[in-house]
Amino acid sequence: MTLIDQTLQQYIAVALERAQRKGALPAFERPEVIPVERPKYPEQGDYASPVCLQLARLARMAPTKIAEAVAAHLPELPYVEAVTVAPPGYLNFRLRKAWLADQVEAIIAAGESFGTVDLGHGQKVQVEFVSANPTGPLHMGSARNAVLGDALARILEAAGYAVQREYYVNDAGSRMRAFYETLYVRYAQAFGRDESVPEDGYHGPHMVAMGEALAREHGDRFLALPRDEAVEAVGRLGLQRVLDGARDDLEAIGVRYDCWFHESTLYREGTFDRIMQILREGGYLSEHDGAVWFDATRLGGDKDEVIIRSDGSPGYFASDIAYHYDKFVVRGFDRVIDVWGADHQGHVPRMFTMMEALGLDPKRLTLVIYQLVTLKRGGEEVRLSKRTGDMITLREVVEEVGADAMRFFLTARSADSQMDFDLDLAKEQSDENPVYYVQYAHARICSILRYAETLEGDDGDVHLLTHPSELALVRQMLRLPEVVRTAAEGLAPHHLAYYAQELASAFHAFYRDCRVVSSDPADLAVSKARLKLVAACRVVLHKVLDLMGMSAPEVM
RNA sequence: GCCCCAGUAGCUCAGGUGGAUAGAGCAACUGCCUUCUAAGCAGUCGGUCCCGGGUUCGAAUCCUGGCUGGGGUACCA
Repeated sequence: MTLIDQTLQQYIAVALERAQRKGALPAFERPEVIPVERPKYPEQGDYASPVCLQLARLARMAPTKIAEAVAAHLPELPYVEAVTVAPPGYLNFRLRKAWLADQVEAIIAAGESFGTVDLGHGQKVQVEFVSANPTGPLHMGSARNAVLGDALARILEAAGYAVQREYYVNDAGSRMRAFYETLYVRYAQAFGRDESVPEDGYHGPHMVAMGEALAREHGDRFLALPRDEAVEAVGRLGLQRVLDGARDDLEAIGVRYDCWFHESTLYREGTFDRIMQILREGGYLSEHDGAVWFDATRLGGDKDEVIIRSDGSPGYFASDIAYHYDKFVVRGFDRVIDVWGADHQGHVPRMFTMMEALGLDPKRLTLVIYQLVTLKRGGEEVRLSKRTGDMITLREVVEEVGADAMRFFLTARSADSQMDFDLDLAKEQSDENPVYYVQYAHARICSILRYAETLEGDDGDVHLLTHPSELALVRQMLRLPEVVRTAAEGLAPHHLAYYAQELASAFHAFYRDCRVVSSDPADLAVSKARLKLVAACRVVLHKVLDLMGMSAPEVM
């Protein structure tokens, strides 16, 4: 399905060219992009272009005069009923009612594929998100990451990309060793051994619980091993346990991964050696202060970065370079999107210098940075969890407010905006909650369709749909592809949440104005037409809910 | 100090890359259920778009200087 605004852009461009050729407009350089927008007020039509306002200076003519000239030279537009010129110089386009009605059947025919646009042309894109250190349960910060990342993945799929979802498991660094060490200590303590958690270890209560759990499940057999081996064995079990927990938590909010990529494989499979060779050959490495440095400043970076620490171990940035080499060169992704919390934004510049050092186009990498979430309850900030004595976990919040509410609220805010997530608002005020508002529209539709089963038959004539509320609903439904495009281009899923509410609102207004199933046999034809409209609306609502990873309940 | 994000209605936030009259939800107030789901609908109230200056036909949007909040600025990740 072609996007109407894109078609209008082309038509206006043609009209400009024609008008100039015929002398209706003076010669001037035509703009590369013609702005086409959705006007605010219905009387202004379905689409509008302010392009003539911009051209006023170039053409040295009054904007309205330019608009009249353009309007006079527009090609025949199959689905446009009227083109009008409105002061101070807008071109307003109103869609033909019969064409709008036809779209009801087009949407039903498109089904699940309605709302998809071909922006990506099948390009391979990877969305890597969450990737929290596997040292404990996922907390609320990761929840925003998960919801954002998964929504991006869904949107990009709808926008024609071949998407892969990936979780990067940091199982190689010093943090992992601290985790292994701590877990072994807690395990040994469960048997009364005199061990103490290292200074840089994990002191939270969840480690105690995990140590005890491992002790229960596996007995004391690891205590007989040499300590190094025991730490390794217990640590591995703990890592698996944490990853299983993360997988479960993420699935609870509808997030599934295609790949769990372990950092350690970069060192096992020679990727790290390969990038070191490339960097050395490129002359990007230098040695001083006992460490090996990446000279990022030479590529415009803000500061140099340590690659190999003075103790001989590779730093986190070394892994990052090898990891992205693997993504682009080994696995061949055309484009990679990493979703990071604002607490990592300081590392953005070095990622681009890294791309250059590897000889890769930096434009292929996008870092989506989201601002941190503060959790509130009744206006009061909550920091600590009662259960873990630590950060509030993702699991706790899902259990309290539900997966749909969590996904909706976290999707509904722009990633740039530091947001408050109020638990009481998400849960207790469920009656007046936008989450249910949208889902309720879907349930209402299902209810109508159930009720109308007796007079089903797909011989409804959509051209009987002429009521303003019917056409307003169709207009809203037709916006979905544009919204998907906007969200995909801007990597901004929050547009979906706003659109979903507007679509639901248009449906509820239709429901108020137009009785679908009538008891009067004389209305049968209209009823059948409206049933088609309702069925089409269901398709669109279902799609937008799905893009947000939310369920579309049939009964509420 | 320097870098990134934000500041829009009482609250939470939208305002695709400068355009028409500033938007939604919640909160407050008025009405509407004997017919398909009232978790709904219609309406009212509510604005110094943080504050200066600049750019131009035109600024919530762009530039600049401040102020406020958040996050960075490690041989942690």
